[in-house]
Amino acid sequence: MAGVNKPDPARRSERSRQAILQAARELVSEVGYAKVSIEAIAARAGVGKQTIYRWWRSKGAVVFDSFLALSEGGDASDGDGGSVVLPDTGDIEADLKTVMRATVAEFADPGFEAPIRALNLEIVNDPELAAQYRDKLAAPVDEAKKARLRSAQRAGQIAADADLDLALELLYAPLYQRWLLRSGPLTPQYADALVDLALKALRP
Amino acid sequence: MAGVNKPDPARRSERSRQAILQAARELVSEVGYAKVSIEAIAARAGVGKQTIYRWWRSKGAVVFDSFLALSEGGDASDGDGGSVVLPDTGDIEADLKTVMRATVAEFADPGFEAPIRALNLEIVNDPELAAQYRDKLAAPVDEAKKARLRSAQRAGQIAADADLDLALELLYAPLYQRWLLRSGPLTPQYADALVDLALKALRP
Amino acid sequence: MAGVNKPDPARRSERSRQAILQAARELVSEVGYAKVSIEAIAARAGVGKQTIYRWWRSKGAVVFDSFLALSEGGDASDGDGGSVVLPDTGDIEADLKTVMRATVAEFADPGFEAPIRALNLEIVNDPELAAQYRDKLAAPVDEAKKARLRSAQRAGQIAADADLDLALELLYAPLYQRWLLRSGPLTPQYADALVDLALKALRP
Amino acid sequence: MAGVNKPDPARRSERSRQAILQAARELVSEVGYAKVSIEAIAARAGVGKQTIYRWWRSKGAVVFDSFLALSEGGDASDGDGGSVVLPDTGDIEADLKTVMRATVAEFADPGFEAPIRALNLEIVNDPELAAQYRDKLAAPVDEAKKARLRSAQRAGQIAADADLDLALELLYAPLYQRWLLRSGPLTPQYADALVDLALKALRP
DNA sequence: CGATAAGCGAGACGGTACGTCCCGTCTTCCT
DNA sequence: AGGAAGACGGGACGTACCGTCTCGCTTATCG
Repeated sequence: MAGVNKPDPARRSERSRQAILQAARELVSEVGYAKVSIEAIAARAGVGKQTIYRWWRSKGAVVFDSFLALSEGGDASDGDGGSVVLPDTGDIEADLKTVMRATVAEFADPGFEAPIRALNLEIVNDPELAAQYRDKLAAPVDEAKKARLRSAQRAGQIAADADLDLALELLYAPLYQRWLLRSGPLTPQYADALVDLALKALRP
Repeated sequence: MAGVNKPDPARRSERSRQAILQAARELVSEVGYAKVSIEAIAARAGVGKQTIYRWWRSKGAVVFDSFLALSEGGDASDGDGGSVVLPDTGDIEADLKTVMRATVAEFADPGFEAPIRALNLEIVNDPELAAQYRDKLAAPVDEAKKARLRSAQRAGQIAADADLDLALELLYAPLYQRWLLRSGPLTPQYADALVDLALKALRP
Repeated sequence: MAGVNKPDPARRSERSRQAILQAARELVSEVGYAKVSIEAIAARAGVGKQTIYRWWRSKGAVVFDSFLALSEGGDASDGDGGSVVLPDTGDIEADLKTVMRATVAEFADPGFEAPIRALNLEIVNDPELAAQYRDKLAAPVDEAKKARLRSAQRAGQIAADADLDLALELLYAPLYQRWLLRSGPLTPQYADALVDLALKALRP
Repeated sequence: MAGVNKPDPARRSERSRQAILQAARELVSEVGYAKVSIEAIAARAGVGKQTIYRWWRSKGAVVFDSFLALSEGGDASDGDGGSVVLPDTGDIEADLKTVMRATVAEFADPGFEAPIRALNLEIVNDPELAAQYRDKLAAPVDEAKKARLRSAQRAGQIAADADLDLALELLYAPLYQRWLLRSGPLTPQYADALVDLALKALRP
């Protein structure tokens, strides 16, 4: 549990940890990731700077953990949780369009967009954070998506021998790229077109 | 010429400009983008800090321009130039695999990878730089790629009504994403698989 | 002029220098030397910390200079100034007692005592400051005292071949030691006894 | 035994006490008094910080005790001891010169000088330590010196009504001052001159 | 053609934040 | 209960850069 950045010998103050993560979250949404400083996080959390440096490697690690904690806190109560489930109406095309339109909508919401962009930025030049991101945040979602694709395979809507990782990239990478580089409009129509094209490629 | 960021009253010292761009390039490759400071650029270029602030908005703008100047210096002699040409053997599949394998190879070379990653990072949270990037660096290359695809359309290898921008994204975005997020291995086989899949989607 | 701690290339801001010295003086008398921090001086002076570090080696150096400036500012208007003059009634015993009783009184005044004690502390483990102290603060006073003793030599009240430096130490060192180590009461009677004893030693 | 700074309920660990004092001594001579920290002492002694704070008021108190323990350990075996005895050849002048030349030599030895300077520094702004210093370290030595002077009084070499405390100051304060402030050379000749002058003042 | 104003190097300046060192207090767990 | 261990909130350190601001000194244009 929690994004491990340094060894955690249990002597750690949970109260401080929570205060730091909350302060980080608040500050990122108030002033933007770039303008958040460790000093400010410590001050807001009512914590010595050393307490942050003791447990995290960098500002990026703190902010990352603060998001992580949020996503972990948000799921069901059944133990480890985080079991994402996607709609499965039997119609893979319709389901994918639903999901991808939702993603497009998320990217359009500045309240979502800004922190995620910051997170991605941090991930780009910190391989260790990137690994954590994949394992803790991306993996569960990707797994759910692949589960839906597998279901489509069983239904004969997608080639049985398709590489699902690649399929996922085919669907989502264009969207991700447009968003990150702002290289084109992100519309529901775009999402639909993407699904159509990708499904054509994946057809049996 | 060059991504102008501030008004340029011709009184500008070309010698200083070149020194600054070169210093920026050197420093980025020596210590990495994040650790480059405007002070360091000024010092290395033998230039007053003000001279940098006078002509560029930010560190990102300087570094960006330094890359831009490099790419502009490297192309053909015909004026503004930059006319990229891709191979056209008549076999779109073979040609795309050639080009994408080359891209994979570039991404694998740390000497190329590091500065490009820095550039992408800077672009991600500076829309203005992003626009410049698209116009000055990405556009010519994309245009060449689309030209090749158009040629394939004429040859009936690709659907005549295919959206070429989307086609380009389908081909390159997965590769870009894997590279940027380090979310998977970048191999020639991967490039090939991507081409196969994308072409299947684009088939008439 | 001014206690030189670093080279002074004239580009220096006199306004900042004065603000720093004044802030140092105020803080020392408000919270005591030990509790003064460079950070606090900078804040009070409305100055960046770097501006202090640029021109002074240490807190001790700043505080020292702040005292120095005071003593320099306090003397006559004739140029370099600082020409201390002691009473010369022709009676060396009476004159010395007057001067040493005054010194005793100074040491008894907490407003004087505290900063001087701090200054001495700083001097004790900083040979460079000690040298400055001797040259800029002690020397003029000592010179005046020796002038008075020389006058007494001419009047035949003191041996013509007496070592005046040693004579000064004989008179003042006991007083200094009692004050610094608090090893005994500092009274006018003590001053008188000291003068009597020293003069006996110096008699022709 | 030892300069007690806090109540001592006998539950105290002698092993820890010794380790702390030794660590303090070592560190002072290795890095200098100013750079010694309580944390460093605790770490070197293999002791919790609290154990130091429990038994001493301050770094100064620890260091002081560490010196004290050293001087107590060094003297004769008769219990509390510390009975210093000075040479008494019958010639007060010769004896004083011997003793004071020895003091000069001590001050010249950096191995002695540094810790004593540190000790004096600490004493200067801690009246409580100063009192302890006088009682435990200075008093025995001063008593021995006064004993020698008293013997000289009996021999008629020194005025019978001389104030011996003042006499001691007359002899030693100039030396102490020169050493502490580095205000002049400390040579055997200087010691001799001092004795000559002081004896002249003390003559019957 | 000489004044005059801009660009320029240099770098001081008021600031913010960094990451580190210690402070003195505290809590935990062991002996 | 004392002690080893060390986390904690906090204050200050000395450093790196930020972006702005003077300084003199070219230099290149225009009255």
